[in-house]
Amino acid sequence: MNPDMASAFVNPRFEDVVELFRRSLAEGMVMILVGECSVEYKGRGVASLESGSRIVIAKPDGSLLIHAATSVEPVNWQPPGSKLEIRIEDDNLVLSSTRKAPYENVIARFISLSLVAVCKLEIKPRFKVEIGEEAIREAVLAEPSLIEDGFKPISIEKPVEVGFIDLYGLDRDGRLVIVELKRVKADVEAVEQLKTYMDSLTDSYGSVRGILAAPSITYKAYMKLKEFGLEYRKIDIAKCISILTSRRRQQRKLGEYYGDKS
Amino acid sequence: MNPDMASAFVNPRFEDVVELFRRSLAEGMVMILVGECSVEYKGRGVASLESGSRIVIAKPDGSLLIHAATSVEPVNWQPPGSKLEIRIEDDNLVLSSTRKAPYENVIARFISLSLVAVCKLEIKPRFKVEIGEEAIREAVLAEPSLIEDGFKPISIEKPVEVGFIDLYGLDRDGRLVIVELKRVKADVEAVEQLKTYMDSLTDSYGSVRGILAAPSITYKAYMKLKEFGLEYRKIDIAKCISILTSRRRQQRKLGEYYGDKS
DNA sequence: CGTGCCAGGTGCCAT
DNA sequence: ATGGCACTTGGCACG
Repeated sequence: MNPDMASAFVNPRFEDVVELFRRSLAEGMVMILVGECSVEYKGRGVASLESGSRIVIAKPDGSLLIHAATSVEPVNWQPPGSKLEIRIEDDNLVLSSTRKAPYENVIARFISLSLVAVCKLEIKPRFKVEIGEEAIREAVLAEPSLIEDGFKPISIEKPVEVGFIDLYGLDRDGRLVIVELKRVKADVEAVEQLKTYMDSLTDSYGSVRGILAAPSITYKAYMKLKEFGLEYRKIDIAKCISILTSRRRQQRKLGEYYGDKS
Repeated sequence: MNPDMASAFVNPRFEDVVELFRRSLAEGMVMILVGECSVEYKGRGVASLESGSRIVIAKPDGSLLIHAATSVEPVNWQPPGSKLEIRIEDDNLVLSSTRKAPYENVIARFISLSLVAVCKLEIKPRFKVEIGEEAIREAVLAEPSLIEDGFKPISIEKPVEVGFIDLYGLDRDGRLVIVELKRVKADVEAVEQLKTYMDSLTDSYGSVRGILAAPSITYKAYMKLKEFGLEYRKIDIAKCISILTSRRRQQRKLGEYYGDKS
């Protein structure tokens, strides 16, 4: 690894940090600061943090993260596209990040720094796979019996007045089935959403079945579901994944067979 | 600043990082790693990230953050309470963070490291303020039209039998107006609170208006409000802030003029 | 501990 | 820009 892709300084002088900032951030590098700072936020809300030990990360896309010793969420932040300025003021190292529309500003005022580091992070966004609602839908389309034996999907993401139906189709008796997919535990809101879709259809169509398909469901949601005369279908995420992977393996094989390099 | 509160190494050997981890994380320090790694997540969902430049932060509360060059959100993470293990495997530095209930596991596999740093971040959770009801009240007093054109505030925090009325005054027709201020989305509870104040006054006074002033309101709260014959007034937090800041600037100017150094 | 609810939600993709 | 919606939402209060 190229040694000048990263550099770090313990207990740096503020002047050196300002200089480092000027040389690094312009080059698309990430800057990491660790020290004691207070924070002021003004914009969609107002927040003010007393001085404390924090990690500040300035990314080349303009994002600014201020993290404390605990928790996944930053105590303060600024979204991508913000403009960062850095200066020395009253013997403090001051970072000011601003974005307009909506106007937001974060000021971090360091009274001391124990560490500063800069490093180059390539931006090329590498491949990411995940299972989401979309993947579950894909699995259900590949293997409709995940919903019910004899289920025939007709369409996905069908727009109705009140939103989009995740999936709908016909059951073995030819009745219309509305399916609401959830990739996580279904709650009352999911039930109400399905109910809303049902209501917007029962006028135009006769008997319609509503199925809430999710890996699990809360007790209250299940009660409400029954109350509305709707149905619950447990979705096995592991099964979805194995369906998708075997399907993709198949696709790759076909691709290779036909000389497709994509 | 104590120099051993932070240390950093450029292009560290994996063995040294493992050793550093053993000495530091137990001491409640934060560890920051920068390098090329691939990531696998398995738990509530499944995700897999190809190798790329990333920043990994391990916090003493068990949180793990994996950040890429862009965006505020981590590309992968693990919540507080997770257990981190670190080892060398196939010439890679492997971090594995696990939590149970629900089971989740993240594995970051470094093929190279450009930087490692450890630092002590005091956990003492310092004071945090956000724009509060008080600041909103201040803004409304400075600019009563935030409530309504012609509104004249009479008093704030008026005690009634059942508590304190945030703000009351007279409308342009001289009718008494009770104002309930909320700094966040108003819920049913806020409506009920206002109703309680109203009820405690309608005996002694004739026609009284009740206004719930908040940046937003839940659907159910709005329904209940209408049911009670009360009114909703949207409060623009940004406007409040600009009123307060311009007012403070003004005050400072006056202060300077009169030689006030505060 | 599960459930409900808010967030400066963030991010993504549609119009 | 605006709106809709999912998110490993995270975090907090509460039963």
